[in-house]
Amino acid sequence: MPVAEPELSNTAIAEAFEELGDLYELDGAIVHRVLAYRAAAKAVREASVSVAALAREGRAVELAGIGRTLQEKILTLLDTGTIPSAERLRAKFPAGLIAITHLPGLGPKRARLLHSELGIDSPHALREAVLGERLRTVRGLGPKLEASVLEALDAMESRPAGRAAPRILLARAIEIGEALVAGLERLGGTGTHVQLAGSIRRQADTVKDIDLIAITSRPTTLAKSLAKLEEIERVTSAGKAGAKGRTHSGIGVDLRIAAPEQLGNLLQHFTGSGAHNAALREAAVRRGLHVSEYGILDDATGISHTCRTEQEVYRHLGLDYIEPELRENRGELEAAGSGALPRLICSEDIRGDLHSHTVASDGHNTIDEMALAARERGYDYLAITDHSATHGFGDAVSPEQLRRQIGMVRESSERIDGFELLAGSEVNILPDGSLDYEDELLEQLDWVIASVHTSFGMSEQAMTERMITAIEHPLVDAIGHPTGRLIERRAPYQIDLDAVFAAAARTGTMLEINANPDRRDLSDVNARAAARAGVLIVIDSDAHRTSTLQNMRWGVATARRAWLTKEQVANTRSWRQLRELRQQARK
DNA sequence: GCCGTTTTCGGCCCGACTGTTTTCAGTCG
Repeated sequence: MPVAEPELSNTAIAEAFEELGDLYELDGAIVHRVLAYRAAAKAVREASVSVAALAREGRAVELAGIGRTLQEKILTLLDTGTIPSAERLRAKFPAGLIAITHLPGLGPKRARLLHSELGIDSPHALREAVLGERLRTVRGLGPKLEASVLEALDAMESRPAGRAAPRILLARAIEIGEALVAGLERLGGTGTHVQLAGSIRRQADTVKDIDLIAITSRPTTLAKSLAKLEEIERVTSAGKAGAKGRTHSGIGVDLRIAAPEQLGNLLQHFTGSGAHNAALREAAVRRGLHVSEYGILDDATGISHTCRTEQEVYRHLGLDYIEPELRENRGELEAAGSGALPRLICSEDIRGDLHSHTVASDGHNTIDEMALAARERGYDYLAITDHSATHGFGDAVSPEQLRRQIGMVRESSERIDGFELLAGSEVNILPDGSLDYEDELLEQLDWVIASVHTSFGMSEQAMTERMITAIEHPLVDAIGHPTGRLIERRAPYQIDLDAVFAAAARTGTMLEINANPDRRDLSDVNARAAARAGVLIVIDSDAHRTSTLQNMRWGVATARRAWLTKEQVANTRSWRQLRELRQQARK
């Protein structure tokens, strides 16, 4: 059976739509058309299945934001490698002009003005014009714009590869954010309460800036105290409504001070996401309600209703309360309107951790130390899963060593009261899909995770076959960090996740959400798709020392963003229940 | 360009800030 030609990735299709949106914007198209392209790009990027394949079946229109026109454009892109309207617009606007529209303070209108009035066609030409004080010769532009454009150009060029502004990992952002909250509450005095909003509150993978919402009896004092915090490099504005600034690490900070009776409105607004809020407001308008950060205006009465809590905001709109992690415009509004929101898993549901390392491979603590720390966290069990025979970083565990390790784990488990230690391994999946211990040895283990650690650059087809071979191995319980991504650093390897999910569901092999804050792999979108396909998810810390057992929280956060319930996650069960599931799967 | 308790046309979230303007356009979140 011939395998289909490799088609364009979702990322490539999304980028084509982003570019088309930018080009249409430059061309002066109505904003809604531009927004439609950007919404479509988001939908394609977040789709957990191949959009190219969907389009081939005529099913891309099932994605929210993709209609017949865009489906046709996808097919044209697949068949010819390009989209005619993009070709036409590229001929009209030089590529450098798009880069200019991405500079802060400049947008499509000004970029077009610069092009038509001054012939500017690139960031370089723009710099020349600024230095020659030529921007101020154009009606509507002035010296202050020249100064801010120069600053933006400098900032852009000082960044490596001239790419987008840096985003930081959630774990780091929360660390800074919590320090800011503590500092502000200390300086704000009694009656001051500060909380994190924005993408931190939604527990997104990465964060661009830190949003803080406060209530206080002394607003001006609180706003001024932002500048006194040691994390803050500079404050650009401060008044009774709040303050703006940035940290020494270059992260923007936005502090907003709310009247208690409007706290719900403000918190809802600044938690976002932008897409969630836009969709929420659009739906509200159809009911004659206008939502803003200050209240909900009713067309019928002319009265604006303020809310002390977010629960009240959603209730007033006829919706169930939506947890922050779900606010991404991925179907949560429809679900909240029909009582169909899931009851999300929470950290307290986790009974044990099934992926951890010790000094036997690249970990930093002993079996006993890891076990005691896990028991301290309230777990009932911990699997010790050191790397396998071919790990290749100088810390491989030979078959003989693993046999000894199994004995040590059993002894430890005997010694430690009220806690179960499981003998396991994180086994390498070799390029052909086979494992690097003999079955006879694997059979002696309580728990086997199989992961890819080498040969990331295989073709999609080869990688998919490799993974499915491992999934079908009767002694493999779970697949570790299934896509190999490192957030902001390494893209996932090419793999057909649809096929992987189908195989995992069929065999009962679990898929991991690896909770390492650099990984969070499976991602929210992929974990949701896996669970929908009937795959049982396991959330693991992948701890390499006692302190990183607490990474579990990032995995739970990803699971919540994936709409997962307690039932869809394996390690919310007792080890006895889990062992039964495992034995069924091995049959 | 999408989409439907305004359903195949005509709408499409809301407000703040900035800089350049005598009342507002452009940009941003």
